[in-house]
Amino acid sequence: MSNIREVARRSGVSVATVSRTLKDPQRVSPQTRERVLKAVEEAGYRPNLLARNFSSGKSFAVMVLVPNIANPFFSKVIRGIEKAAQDQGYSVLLGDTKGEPTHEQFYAGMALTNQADGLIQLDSRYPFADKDAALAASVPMVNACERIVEDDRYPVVELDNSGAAQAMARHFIELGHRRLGIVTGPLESPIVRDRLAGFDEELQRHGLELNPNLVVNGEFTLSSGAEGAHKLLSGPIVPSAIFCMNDEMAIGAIHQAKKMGLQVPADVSIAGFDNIEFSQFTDPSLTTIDQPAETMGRYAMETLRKIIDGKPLKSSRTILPFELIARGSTSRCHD
Amino acid sequence: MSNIREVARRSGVSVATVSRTLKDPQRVSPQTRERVLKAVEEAGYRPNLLARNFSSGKSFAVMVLVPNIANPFFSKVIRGIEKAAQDQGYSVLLGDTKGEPTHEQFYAGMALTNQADGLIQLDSRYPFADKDAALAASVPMVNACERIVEDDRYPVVELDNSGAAQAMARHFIELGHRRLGIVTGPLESPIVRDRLAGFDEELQRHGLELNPNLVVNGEFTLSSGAEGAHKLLSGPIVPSAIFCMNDEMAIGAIHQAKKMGLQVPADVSIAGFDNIEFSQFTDPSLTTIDQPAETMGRYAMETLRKIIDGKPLKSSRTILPFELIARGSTSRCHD
DNA sequence: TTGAAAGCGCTAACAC
DNA sequence: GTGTTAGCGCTTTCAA
Repeated sequence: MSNIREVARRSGVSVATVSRTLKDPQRVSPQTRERVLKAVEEAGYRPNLLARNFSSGKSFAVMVLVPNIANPFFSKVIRGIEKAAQDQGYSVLLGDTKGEPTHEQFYAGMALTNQADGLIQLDSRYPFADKDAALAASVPMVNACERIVEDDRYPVVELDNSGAAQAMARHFIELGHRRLGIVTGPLESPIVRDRLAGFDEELQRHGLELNPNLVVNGEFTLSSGAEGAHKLLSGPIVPSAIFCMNDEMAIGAIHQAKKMGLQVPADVSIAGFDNIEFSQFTDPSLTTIDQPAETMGRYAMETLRKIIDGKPLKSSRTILPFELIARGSTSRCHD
Repeated sequence: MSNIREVARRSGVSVATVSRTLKDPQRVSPQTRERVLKAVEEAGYRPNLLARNFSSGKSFAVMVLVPNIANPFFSKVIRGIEKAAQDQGYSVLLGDTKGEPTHEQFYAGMALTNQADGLIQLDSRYPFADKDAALAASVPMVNACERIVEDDRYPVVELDNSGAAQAMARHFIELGHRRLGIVTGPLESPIVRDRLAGFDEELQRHGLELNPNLVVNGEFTLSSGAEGAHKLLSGPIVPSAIFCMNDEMAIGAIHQAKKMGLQVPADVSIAGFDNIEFSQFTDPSLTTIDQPAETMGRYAMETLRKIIDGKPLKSSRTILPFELIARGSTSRCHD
């Protein structure tokens, strides 16, 4: 591997000139530039970015903490992050945490050893270990799609989760449903609570209320959606409509409902959240809330970049709009 | 951020001793070790890995080129890569290429600027730009889940694709199917050709042959599966069974078949490939080929590591076993 | 067992 | 416009 000295030697200039030619060509004379570039070519020179980064004290990499990379919603968010990162000359380090604190701490720790200039946390936990908290205070971090529990020090890029849940409640109510079930995500998650609150709020606005027995806990997985539906549909009070807090759980729920001999939506309406691509291909296709996943990723990265560069943020909270997509899995209540 | 000099000063030893204490504690006396570790603690010192890596000339990162991160099969492969990478002290840089050469070249190029010590290519294209080929020759790379077209310089971790397709053909034949349709992946892909050949081979073994009119081209996406099924099911000869070369296309195909008023599997059997989690939750659940995705990722990373370290490989070709999972989407032919 | 010092490849301040 | 050089934080050889 040839280095900058080699190129300097070949072109008969100093290493500083080579460096300048590469970073800011305007600052060297055309003749010199040409000679240097020719030497670069001949030497097959590629700058050692490890050295450049070290020299500049930055890694130009960001660590993305994702609870579950197999979730297509997060895949889309990551795509958005990656595109924006590439535009800005950053690379993306992937940390699939499975929602486990030990993994989060491991990956978050990479920002403390200068392997990443900043963090994007897609989960709701403060990712650093307690013992690292002091050091971590100066690490640029943004939260996307979630909010870190009881910690408003970090900028957030999120959906209007409450509004989305309200819209979904309204959708059900307009279809005549009154016995509404919910399969939530993990209750530690602030956005799960937002959705729950929004849903409830809308019900109350219509003189209804959420029956606590019809709220079951899920984990954003296909199988937990199936389990949740099983609980709801075999309970003493059977809901006529079920709101699952992500599409995977909704797909699991539809599967389970059918397994129990019910028709969707004739016997029970089921809706999801996220609008992952699979949701168009279920039978029936899934009513859901569209989240602008890529945009969320992009905003998160752009926000993080500003923090890294010490630029001021217009706002520490970016709330993106949702869209309710009504498809075949919800219909008028047939009670 | 405190550095190694600060720790040296605090503990009254040289930076060399601090370095040794951290990398190989046995080589310093117990008393010194204790003092140094105490100073590390007090200073809140974390080694700057950017500097360490630069000094060692390695990034301890690998770049993973993935054609489509939203494909759950690849997510699982990446999980396997990441776990293995973590075990080996490596980090994972993500390069979502969308199958586009320009993206591949961009990300692959990062290995030429020392940002990655090696590459894992999950697609079938030689990822470097032509002009980089000379330099790239010394870049450690392994191919997983795919084989680079006409290039056997790189180790491969793959499935017994031909065997899997044979098994699927046998499955159909045993169920009495004779008019067999296929929705392939991109034909440039060697593994697609392997599967096609394997399928055909098995048919011939039973005195049958593949009707070229029943082979349509897909792109491993939900919508291309639906399109493929549409072509097949509306053609002059309608197959009684369709083999889709991944689960997403199969899910698209099932959706399309139902849309056209057909019952699956009563009117047409449909099978997939990969055994992604969604395949258990379709209606009917999907007959498919299970690929050990995480294991493939792990092996790829372990193999790459050996190349990076200059260790000999036992074999440059690792072929992993498949398993045919028969579910509800295939049944006896009802012609 | 420990310390002094060179060096990894690049950038940038400073001098000309 | 260009060159000289210090320095980024660490590892590692060489001496002691």
